Amino acid sequence: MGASVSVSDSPLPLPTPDPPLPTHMFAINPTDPAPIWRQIEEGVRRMIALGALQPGASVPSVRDLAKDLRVNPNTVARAYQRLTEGGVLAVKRGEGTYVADVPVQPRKNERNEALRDAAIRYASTAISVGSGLEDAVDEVESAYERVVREHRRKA
Amino acid sequence: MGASVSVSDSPLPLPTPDPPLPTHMFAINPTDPAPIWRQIEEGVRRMIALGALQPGASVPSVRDLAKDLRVNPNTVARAYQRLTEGGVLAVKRGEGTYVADVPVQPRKNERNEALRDAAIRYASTAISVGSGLEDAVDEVESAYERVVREHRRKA
DNA sequence: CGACGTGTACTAGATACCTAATACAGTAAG
DNA sequence: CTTACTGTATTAGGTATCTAGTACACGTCG
Repeated sequence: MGASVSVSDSPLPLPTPDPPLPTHMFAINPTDPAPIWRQIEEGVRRMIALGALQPGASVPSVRDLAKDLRVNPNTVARAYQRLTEGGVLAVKRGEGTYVADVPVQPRKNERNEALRDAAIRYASTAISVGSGLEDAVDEVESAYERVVREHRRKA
Repeated sequence: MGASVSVSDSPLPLPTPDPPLPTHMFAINPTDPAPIWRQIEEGVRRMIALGALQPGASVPSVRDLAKDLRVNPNTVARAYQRLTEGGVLAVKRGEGTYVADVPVQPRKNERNEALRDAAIRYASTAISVGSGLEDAVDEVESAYERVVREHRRKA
């Protein structure tokens, strides 16, 4: 299109600074409408459920994890606070935060309730994009194994 | 620890005005982090995919659907606009809005992409609540049939 | 013609979330 | 004690969403 312009390429406005991009613990999806603090909360619960974080193990400090995920420390602090209130984490003031000795697994009631709620959301979107039940199930199986494999790789 | 207070029971503070509660078309979940206009957009797509809304059928007016769902007309208008831009709906100005004659179904690429994305979110929450793959799949099958049945009942 | 319903556009306010920066209290190591 | 790190609290600003109210252009019907 441009004729014989000999100007050196535009100096790259760098819309994306895109520095290290570590993803040590788990990933944060900025496009997900769910709040970041909820994604962090769920991520920690996921790692505990998968055994990547065992009872008594120490979790990264608020500032470290914030730097790792490239979010604000306040956001991580909010997730840690909720996990502490829920009995998932235990904080030794001035020392650090650890996985609770007896990591509470959600009661079967609320566990099924949360799962059912998520299933309805997933089924709804599956139907809205014209997917059948079999395709939806296949995709879940694939995604489940992928998430497990991804966490095992980092454990 | 009030002693022998004989005051009649509190007159039911009625924290939820809870008026008609119609739910003619589909339901809106205020606790869902997804924006309401996206829930509406997905709901219309869902009804078309299930045949509850056939090509050429008229959809409720912006104000009617807004009153039905108890949301602001602007929110419904935003959803209708996106559906019109996407070729799902067609608007006859001053007359009304109708389902497009050739309702576009998402390309297989973006359809699979959206489905895969939703599947990852669902699998993640399933793992985080300590659910196994089988339970997660069972819940999806149950939810899928429930959504279909619910829409058939209103069609 | 006028009245009504349609989609659309605009302003303004309220709320939730994320970010930034700073400060404080407690613990461990030098 | 001093230093460094921990979680926690506070204030401020920016962005996105939802709400409310109003106004306009278009088409149908009486």
